[in-house]
Amino acid sequence: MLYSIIETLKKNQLSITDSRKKILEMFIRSKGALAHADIEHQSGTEFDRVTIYRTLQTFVEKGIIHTIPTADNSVRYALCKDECGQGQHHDDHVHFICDECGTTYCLDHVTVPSVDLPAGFKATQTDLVVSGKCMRCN
Amino acid sequence: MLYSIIETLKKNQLSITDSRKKILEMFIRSKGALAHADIEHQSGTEFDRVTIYRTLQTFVEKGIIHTIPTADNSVRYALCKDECGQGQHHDDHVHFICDECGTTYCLDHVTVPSVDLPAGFKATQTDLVVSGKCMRCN
DNA sequence: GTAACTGCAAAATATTTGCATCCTT
DNA sequence: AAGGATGCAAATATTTTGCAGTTAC
Repeated sequence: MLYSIIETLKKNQLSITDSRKKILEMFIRSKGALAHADIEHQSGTEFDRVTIYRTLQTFVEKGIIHTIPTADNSVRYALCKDECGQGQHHDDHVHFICDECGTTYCLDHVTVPSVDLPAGFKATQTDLVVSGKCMRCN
Repeated sequence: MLYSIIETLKKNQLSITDSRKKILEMFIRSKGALAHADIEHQSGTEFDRVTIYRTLQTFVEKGIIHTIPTADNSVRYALCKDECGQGQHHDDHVHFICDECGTTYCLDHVTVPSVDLPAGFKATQTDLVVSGKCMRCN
């Protein structure tokens, strides 16, 4: 686990720092998605808000995590699949947001059906966001 | 056109005010979605920022417009279909966001394929957000 | 006339930037 | 040692709230 964290950082030419290790670990541990506030609270006063902003931004740029489109437009992040790399996101999976408890799930097993776009439109990414009640709240 | 604007407001028990008429008209005219900033700029100094915030919020509550989930988590709104009412949104259509020009299209004709969720999950809303290059930028 | 709506001021919140210091390599 | 990362302070941007004045009905 620790190994894969460091491996991931190295693979992306990022120096191994406490905040990066800790934040990446939080994503790996978490089944769902995390918002800036989640990270801030879970890590206590350990890191500066700004460091969290910068770390998240770096991770997104490197293709380690991605932002999740949400109906309420809160900013959430989740781990990318392995195929993602710098500037190349391929996260065409389904996200489920529970209206009740707010948890965001990445449903990796559910595939996004392909969509027929009107002529002239070219898709590079498809996000399917489902909201409703999750397993635990149902 | 003006008629339908006033009709819509009346139908939702909202008093007919300049800002509501103007902002609703902007949505009807616009093919795509609008962000707070779009409305602020297009309307010039006509309305206060706060009025725009409140008007948008009211429209969302009444089911006149809805927020669009976007990958970059910018807050955008688009007209709802007629079936939407207070607290009852049914906007299961596809949104397309152009990475080039930023325009957001509501692809009403494209239907959202149904998704098989894991056991215990119940969907109330499905948003399909496609990003890429639009007709004009391709 | 009354309730609802708007504009202004200000508070609260969220995000970005600059710079000095510290840490990783 | 050098470049990159962090923390702090502060600047910006965004959103919310309170209240007095105005407008719709």
